[in-house]
Amino acid sequence: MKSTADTLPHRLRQLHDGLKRAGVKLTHQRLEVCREIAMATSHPNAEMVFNGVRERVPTISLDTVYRTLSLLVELGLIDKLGVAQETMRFDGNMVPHHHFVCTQCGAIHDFYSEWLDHLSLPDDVRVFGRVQKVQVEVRGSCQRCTQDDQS
Amino acid sequence: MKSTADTLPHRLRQLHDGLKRAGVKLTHQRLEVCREIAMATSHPNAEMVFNGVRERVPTISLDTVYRTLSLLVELGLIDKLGVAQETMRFDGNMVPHHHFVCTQCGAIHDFYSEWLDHLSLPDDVRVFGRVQKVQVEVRGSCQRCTQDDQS
DNA sequence: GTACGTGCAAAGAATTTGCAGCCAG
DNA sequence: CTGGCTGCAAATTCTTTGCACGTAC
Repeated sequence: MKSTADTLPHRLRQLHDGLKRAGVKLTHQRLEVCREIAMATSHPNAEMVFNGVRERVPTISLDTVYRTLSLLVELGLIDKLGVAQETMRFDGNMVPHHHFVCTQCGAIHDFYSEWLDHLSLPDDVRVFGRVQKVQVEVRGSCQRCTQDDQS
Repeated sequence: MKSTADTLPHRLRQLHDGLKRAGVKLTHQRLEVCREIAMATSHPNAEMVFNGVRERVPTISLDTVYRTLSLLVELGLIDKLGVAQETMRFDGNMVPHHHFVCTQCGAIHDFYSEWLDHLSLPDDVRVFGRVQKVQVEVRGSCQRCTQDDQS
């Protein structure tokens, strides 16, 4: 079920093109961070990318990795998982619900849908493990942030 | 569309009962953290809970809030948002896909479904803001963690 | 009364930032 | 060449932990 468009060369090209289009310098370090992210299937954190890249570029520093990953996220070339850059957040709502997440300010709104509560999942999900909860995460920018963008 | 079961008194009772069932002490601080979380609609972080509780219990400390929130999560009485307790993680896969997240070890697996890629959302989601992306997040415990639990 | 919780302060971990030298364009 | 980029080290921020005292049961 994996898209044929999602291959290492394709991912790499996307990243390189994106950087070039942004007009930033294509340094050795940046290209190798791109390679590492393009190869990754494990949704790595900065440290994991660092360790991977370091095998090929022993002199790279962890903060360059952080800066490059932030750059890629800013340019929309990769995604950051989770809510925002923020701190740990808690949800006291134990009734089935779903989330609208503003990727700019981190605001989260609950919404409810009987329909979405009972989604049927592809069979191959079950091989990953035991399913406890299914939630739909809608990402976008909230009213306020959308207005701020225009001004 | 909001469930009638999801009211402040109901949430509070759930939390109190849960704590009692766990056999921990119902201290003033814990009860007030519960109240704060039960009132919250904004998916607060520890600091926000702290500030709220402090108006009623000026002597409470931030680390007690952290400890209480961790306790509530451990007991399954509230949820932690995001992937795990972990660090920021990145996703280089820009092809539409969905996530299986292991809430114990933080492992994330991608899965694909044309069907889930095109979910129709309730109308009231659009009032929150502009939608950019819709992803299904399946939470559970992966093969390995499920095995470890049994042993 | 006793074990569990709390507040304080300090440690630990993740991420960001200031600065001087370096290299891609 | 030269401004943006890197590496280093220090700062910042978030969260956890050790310890002595307090309090719910």
